[in-house]
Amino acid sequence: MSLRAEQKEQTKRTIMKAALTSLSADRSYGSLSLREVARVAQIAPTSFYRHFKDLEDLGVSLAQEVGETLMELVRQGAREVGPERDLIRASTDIFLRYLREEPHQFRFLMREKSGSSPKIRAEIKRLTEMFIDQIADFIVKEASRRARPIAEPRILAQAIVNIALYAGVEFLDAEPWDQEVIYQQFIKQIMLVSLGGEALARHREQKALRQ
Amino acid sequence: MSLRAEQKEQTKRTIMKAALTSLSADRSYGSLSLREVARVAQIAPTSFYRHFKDLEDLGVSLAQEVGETLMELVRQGAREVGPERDLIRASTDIFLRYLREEPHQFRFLMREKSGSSPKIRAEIKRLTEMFIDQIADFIVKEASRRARPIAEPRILAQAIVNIALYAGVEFLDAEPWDQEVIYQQFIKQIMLVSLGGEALARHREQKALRQ
DNA sequence: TGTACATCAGTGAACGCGCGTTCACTGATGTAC
DNA sequence: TGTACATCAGTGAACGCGCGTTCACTGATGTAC
Repeated sequence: MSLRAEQKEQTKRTIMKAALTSLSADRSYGSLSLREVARVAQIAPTSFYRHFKDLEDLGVSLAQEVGETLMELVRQGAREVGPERDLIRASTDIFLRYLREEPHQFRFLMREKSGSSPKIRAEIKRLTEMFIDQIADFIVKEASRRARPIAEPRILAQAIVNIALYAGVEFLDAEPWDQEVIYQQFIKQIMLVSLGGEALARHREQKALRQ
Repeated sequence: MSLRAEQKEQTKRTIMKAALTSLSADRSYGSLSLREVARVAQIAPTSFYRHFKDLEDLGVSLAQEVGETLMELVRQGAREVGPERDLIRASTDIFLRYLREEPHQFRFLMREKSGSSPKIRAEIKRLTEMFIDQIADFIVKEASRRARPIAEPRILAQAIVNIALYAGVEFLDAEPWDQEVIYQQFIKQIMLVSLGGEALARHREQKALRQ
């Protein structure tokens, strides 16, 4: 890549970072202004247009970036889950780390999930679905590894992701001294759902045997 | 109440309705303008100040209204659950009806849950917690009515409410022909979690017996 | 390597617009006697 | 009941401000020969 292109790329990253930062300070995407982003990124308002068509375009790029991060988390999960480290413990750990390292990203994800822009919403929905698929995949693998029965892995994954997202919001909103409690409740919820999955699978197995 | 006070009250309701309507058309609260609300409510912008201190004040009132509606749903639930109608079926039905009747309210609730105003967020959190408590209560009662064991009713209620809220968002965002699928998946998720609650309780009972 | 030209990321001035908020007001409703 | 006065919900004009977007530009970087 040419020097010029590299510099441009860097400015683009600066703008995206600026947007994410501004966004986190109790503002939703709809109330964000182009001029404010430019100010934080320390560029002239007009320069914005060299990188994005408009604010919505920037938002979609942000959503894509979040998607890439989530896929990275999935890869981490694949690496860390093993015979000695169970799926629930490993993935809740990874999730907690993500919340701590990228709170801006996560807040953006959750705000714009039901935010103003249909395009951004669509992108977020797409990546959430992909994420759920990956989790479902993990669940199936973990079950076969432990020789446990499993039923409706995708429904299970969906429930788990819903719970995780919601808990994430609560976690970031909470005062530091409440975060541990929220985290523990979160894990309990996940375990409850997993138990439900196993119970359903056993129930179905027995039904099948009886026939 | 005097005639004058009654008229004022009615204008106030008009403003709140206008805000909720404007809000639903793909806008978040942060991007809503006082003048826009006034326009929709068909009053002069200045008249707004006779009823609310500012937009945030209006938002808190809206959140309180949502809280009242949720408590009304709980009362409906208490009426409809009985020996012949099980808790899950009755409450998912009520929830579905709510989504259809008050989509504006529900969207407001979900957007502002992680929205820009700390005051509005606090009010929404308060009412969500109250709602979760009520659901936990129902779960305990239902379990004792059916003579089933139960463990961690509040964790269970929390998981259920989390799932319901996110399913609600998806439901309203989906095209009509996808809504039925989402609703069915939602019910499956709830059942999975409930099964998990029962499984945990049985597990604990057996453990207690063995000692 | 040196030169002449092309590209294009970033800019500053300028525009018209909708915004929140203030102010002094109007006139219907309410109250005191 | 009638009258004189008080209240106060709703208003229209006006303000200064930040906004998104356009435009013609500059000058460093890239390219062709």
